[in-house]
Amino acid sequence: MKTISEKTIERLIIYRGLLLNLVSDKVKNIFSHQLATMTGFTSAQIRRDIMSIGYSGSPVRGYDIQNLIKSLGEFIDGEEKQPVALVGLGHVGRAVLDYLKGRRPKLEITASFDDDPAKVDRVFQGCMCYHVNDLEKIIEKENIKVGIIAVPADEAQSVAERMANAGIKGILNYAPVKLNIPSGIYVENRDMTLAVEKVAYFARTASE
Amino acid sequence: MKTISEKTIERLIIYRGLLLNLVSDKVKNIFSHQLATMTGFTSAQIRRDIMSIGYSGSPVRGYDIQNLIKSLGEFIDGEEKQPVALVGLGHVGRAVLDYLKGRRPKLEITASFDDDPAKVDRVFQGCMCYHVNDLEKIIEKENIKVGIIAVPADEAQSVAERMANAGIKGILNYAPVKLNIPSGIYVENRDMTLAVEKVAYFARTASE
DNA sequence: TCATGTGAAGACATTCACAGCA
DNA sequence: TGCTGTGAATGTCTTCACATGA
Repeated sequence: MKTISEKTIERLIIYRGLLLNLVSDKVKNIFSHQLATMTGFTSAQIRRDIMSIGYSGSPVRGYDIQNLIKSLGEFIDGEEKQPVALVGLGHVGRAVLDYLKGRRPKLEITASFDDDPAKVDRVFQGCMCYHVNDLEKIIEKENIKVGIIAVPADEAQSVAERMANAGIKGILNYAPVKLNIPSGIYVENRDMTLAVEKVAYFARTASE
Repeated sequence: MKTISEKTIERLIIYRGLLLNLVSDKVKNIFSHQLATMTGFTSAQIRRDIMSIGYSGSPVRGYDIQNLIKSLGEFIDGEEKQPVALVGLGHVGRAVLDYLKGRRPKLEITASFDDDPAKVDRVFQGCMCYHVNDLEKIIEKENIKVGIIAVPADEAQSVAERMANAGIKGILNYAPVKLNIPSGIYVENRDMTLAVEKVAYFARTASE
């Protein structure tokens, strides 16, 4: 299978989420132009994206919703369930925990870490919080490959290095710093300050 | 001035954040290749980005850090301070509030909204929380153009419409839904579930 | 007729590579 | 020498437009 770009993956994830929300017994099929209206992408874009995962629709009926969800799921999630580790149980960490809880059967935050004694050894949203000292031990034991960094900026680099050493292959980083880690590990940055600055820029220049 | 792409804006914001963190009396200047090492972009990319805001460096000394920060600031922030409205004081809302607090002088969350009586009329991080019923009134009175949506998925569309009616020009949306609002309003989506799914995908496929 | 699948074109973004300069 | 600024080349992504088929 050809390599699929980050942008395409994001859109595929959006299609899946959208389709999951409109599952009903009434509508069995959907056309690319309907997905286009719902998402804001063009219909050609959507057909190409769906083509890229090897799924085919019918020119008469469009795409079978259930089958498309299934194909998207196999492509996005793979076969096996993926456990996720979350470091930092402040507001960001708790937010991620809340959002993901029960929404994606193949993805579960199975371990969280903090250094606050008030949080360690407690359970949040069904997820055990360990002391951050045990990070490598737990990640290796549970064979976790996905990590989320939700700690303050000055602790993020050290957490990232420890995750890398423990065998993590993908990191979602909410701290406002660039992580320096070995290549081969995927990093997605979601700096919240940057997001506000960006929106403020376009809010300002759009109204000029 | 030519239109500048979203991607370029994001990088400019990254440069500014990075330079703010390394301000010291020791180093007055910086070369594009140094910024390249620090950010992971290429030096050509960085020179082009800086060129695009009309700032010039010296082939001998590189870029003057203080002046570059100033130029980036004028470009990103504009002249006047921009007030921001935040709707939803759950974990995501509180996280944004914490991150932004005091970090960017030109950006301040001046009003927040919730419908929880335990939160309304209280002050969080120096920011007054109003009842969400007063959204239009406050946004118009304070002439706010930037809004952040941090409410559950099923309330996001209605909040977005009310923001649009109240004159908001840019929306940062953390709810996992596509917002349908008039064109001319900039929307940035930061779906947290999507972010985890994306990282999980690349963690999985990178290790194959 | 109307939608999919897709080659080709077009738009956009990044990198190359070098002139010019101190 | 070693940098910036930038035209040109390259690479990537998106859209156009139509052959195909029910």
